[in-house]
Amino acid sequence: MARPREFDRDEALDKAVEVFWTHGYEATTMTDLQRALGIGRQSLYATFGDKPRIFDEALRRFVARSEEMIACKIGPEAGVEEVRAHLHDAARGLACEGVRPGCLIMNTCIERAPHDPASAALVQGALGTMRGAFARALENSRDRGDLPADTDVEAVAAALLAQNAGMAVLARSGATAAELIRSVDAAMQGLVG
Amino acid sequence: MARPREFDRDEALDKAVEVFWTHGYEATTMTDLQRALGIGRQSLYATFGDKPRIFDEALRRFVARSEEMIACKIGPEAGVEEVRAHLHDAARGLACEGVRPGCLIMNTCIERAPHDPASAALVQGALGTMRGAFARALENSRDRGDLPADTDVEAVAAALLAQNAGMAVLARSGATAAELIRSVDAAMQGLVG
DNA sequence: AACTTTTTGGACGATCGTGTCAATAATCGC
DNA sequence: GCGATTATTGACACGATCGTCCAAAAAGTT
Repeated sequence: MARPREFDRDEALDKAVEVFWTHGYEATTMTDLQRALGIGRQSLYATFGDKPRIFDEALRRFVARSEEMIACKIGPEAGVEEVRAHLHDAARGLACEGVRPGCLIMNTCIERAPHDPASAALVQGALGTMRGAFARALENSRDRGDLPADTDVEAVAAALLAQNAGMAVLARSGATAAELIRSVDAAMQGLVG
Repeated sequence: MARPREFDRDEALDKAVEVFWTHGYEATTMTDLQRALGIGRQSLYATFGDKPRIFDEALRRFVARSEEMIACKIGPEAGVEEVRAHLHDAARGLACEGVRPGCLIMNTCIERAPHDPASAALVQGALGTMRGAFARALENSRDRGDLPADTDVEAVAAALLAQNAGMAVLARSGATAAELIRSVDAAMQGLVG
């Protein structure tokens, strides 16, 4: 019936995620996106809309990927060890040898959330999911007797979420994976023994 | 010998800090600064230079203030209780009822540090000072027997720094002071019992 | 093969932000 | 009071970015 698109929409969106992740929202221009996606200007606007729309969709995609990954690494039966493993992975992924360090969700918390309710809602949801996964894992460990019975799992989960978010900040300013992992181990030792 | 300035340079710089703190670097225009400082365009350029220079000076000022505040709250003889008190203050200051939430240093880590070596050096210095203050306080407490003798103070200090940075992220996305304080208590509980 | 629909690429006007210039005003030393 | 020097003020030119428009090309349908 008509000519099909020459590029893959999802692949293009992944490239947009990379651009926003690396340069932030404000510093990214439509021309940057156009170049990174390797498509024409009209195709960009016709397919994704203007900058706020592209960003919204890119952020949604990133959040979905993150939640999926969390659900995979911290399953329904997971305990503190899975949380520790996740934080180790996070430390490595956030440092990432200087290329696109940090995490788009945390970047968005800082740069965009205070000025864009839609972004704020998305990142709040993502953070809630993470905290929920941590809390459930802590609860599992507590029920198994691996944690003190009076552990405030919600509070500890919030502390671990802050730890995760903080690593994203530090990674963005040049912290190495080794430093972050060391801090994770210290935090976990204090929080869960 | 010449016409004196009609505004106070330091006060103007404080206003610039507020603007960058609230809106970030990229989203702030020279016209925004001009309006917020209440001075003419030429006065702005003549006094502070272009945007990178204004930001650099504003960030320097903020860092100096922060380090001063840290040194005041966590003195040479401070222990874990002073660290806890500082983190409680930080939680309250970071949440700050929705106005200019977060911390310019952490914001800069995320938005500017990866693309501006000068900013990166400034925030790395500030983070190092904070970590150092935490580490010294932990060391004091360890020497007094309030912490286990085998405590890795550097690692725990790094974890507390991440906690502090993480709170800045969460506050920026709408977390309340109460939530942050609860996570601080959870994080500290593991350290002192 | 002709037609329809959609993508594509380039180009355009409009808007915004930046950095600078001339002109005016105000203070100090003589 | 007068000149020198610096701050202030408004306006300007330049560049970048945005969002749109148009013609050409390509794929699928009949």
